[in-house]
Amino acid sequence: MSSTGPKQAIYASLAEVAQALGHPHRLELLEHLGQGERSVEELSARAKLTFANTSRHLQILRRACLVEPHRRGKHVYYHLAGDTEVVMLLQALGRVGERNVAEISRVMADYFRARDALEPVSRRDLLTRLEDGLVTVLDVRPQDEFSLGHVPGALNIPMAQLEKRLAELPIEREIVAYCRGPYCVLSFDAVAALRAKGYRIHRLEDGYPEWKAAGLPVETAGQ
Amino acid sequence: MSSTGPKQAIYASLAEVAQALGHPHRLELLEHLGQGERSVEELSARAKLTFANTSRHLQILRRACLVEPHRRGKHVYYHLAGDTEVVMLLQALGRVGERNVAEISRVMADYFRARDALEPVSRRDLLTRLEDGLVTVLDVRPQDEFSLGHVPGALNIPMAQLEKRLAELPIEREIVAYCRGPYCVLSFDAVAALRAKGYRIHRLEDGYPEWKAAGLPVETAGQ
DNA sequence: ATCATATTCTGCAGAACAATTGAATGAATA
DNA sequence: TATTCATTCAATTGTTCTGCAGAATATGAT
Repeated sequence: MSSTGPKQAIYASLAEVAQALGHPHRLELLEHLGQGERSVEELSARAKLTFANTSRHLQILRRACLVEPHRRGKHVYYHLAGDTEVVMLLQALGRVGERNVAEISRVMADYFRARDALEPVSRRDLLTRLEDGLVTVLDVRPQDEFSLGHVPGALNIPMAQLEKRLAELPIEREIVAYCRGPYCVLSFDAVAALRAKGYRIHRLEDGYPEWKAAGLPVETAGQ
Repeated sequence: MSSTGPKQAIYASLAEVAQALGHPHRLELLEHLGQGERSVEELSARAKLTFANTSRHLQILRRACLVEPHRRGKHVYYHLAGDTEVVMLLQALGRVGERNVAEISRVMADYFRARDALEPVSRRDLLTRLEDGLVTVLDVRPQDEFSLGHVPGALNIPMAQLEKRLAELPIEREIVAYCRGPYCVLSFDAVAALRAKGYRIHRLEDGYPEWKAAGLPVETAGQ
């Protein structure tokens, strides 16, 4: 009654992958891993989970072949297994959610749309405007995430320092801000804060992982 | 500790959607629903599940906003909620699985590749070859699924009748066969059977739902 | 309106599985 | 060896799957 054919075997495996996505904590872990590799310690701090629990969730993601560990020094670093496909899977999940789940549209409207009334800038748009040098790209993620990879030429001002470092942002140029992904609040908050100060600023659709997964050029500064 | 912000609320909802995908039976139900709407009765017969169990699983899919019911006559028909996005989500899931999960590659190699050594024909390829009239398209799904929608101009010979109806297939023309999707065995078996008889036949990548989700033209014959 | 019928949904119960934490164990370095 | 980081274990609690039986709902005929 179980394996009537190859289809059942494949669906059993795919179900395991899907089930690994089926927990909010794991989705958040994947969001963080989308920025680049992270140790268990770093992940547990960022996701505000206990150490043991983080490890357990990572095991589940690992068994589902969504992430892979590799040891370096004392730490075990995890990264997305084939990040393009995984990021695209998460994007597809988000699209279904945004289209079908009323709760999600509601939250998006309540929280996000209030801070950025206008449509986000598409990746394609940003790319052409970048080539023409007409726009300042602002990366509001923490500096360590920035250094793991970012949009070429982007200026990194972590959200926490934004108020103090306004001088670095030319008010006469248009700004496009981005952060971790479609559900990360950083770039929404940046747009709200800078709009209030008179900047012409828009949000990039999604975030850095999706930019990279789309095959667009990235830059790695840190090391 | 739960809703520290809008992100948590969204990930909670998305996790519910993902979890609904996290069971082999539900993936199979979605495969069938990808062909078009079906009643609970039809679905339970096709998926070989008990009635009650099918109903249960459909509830879960419904709560996750992946399917929607509507009543017509005595039956409750279910269909994919926004079929394009859902089919694309399943495609993305499949891509991750095929790339990352060894078990899936193994089954694909063992069972599927053995029956169709060559690469499948891409949708784009088939579309141009269709326009030039250079190819016969063969739909090997059951007739009722065919009548719910199919590739324009396709010839429907259900797998069960293939041996008897060989006369309808011109041996001198190239044939492209398709069925329900990437994990449906029908078109693989058709390729194996017809290759053995000297036909030049290839498989279309994926199946009908993916063709439709790609925005390509479809035809509805039945009624 | 009411009844009989066909179809679908829900409650129950048992088994199996998943999430969480703290404690114990393992692995790698200094 | 001691230290640091990660995994696994033990135990608790909660959730999911499944079949069965019975309840709910809609239809169509009376």
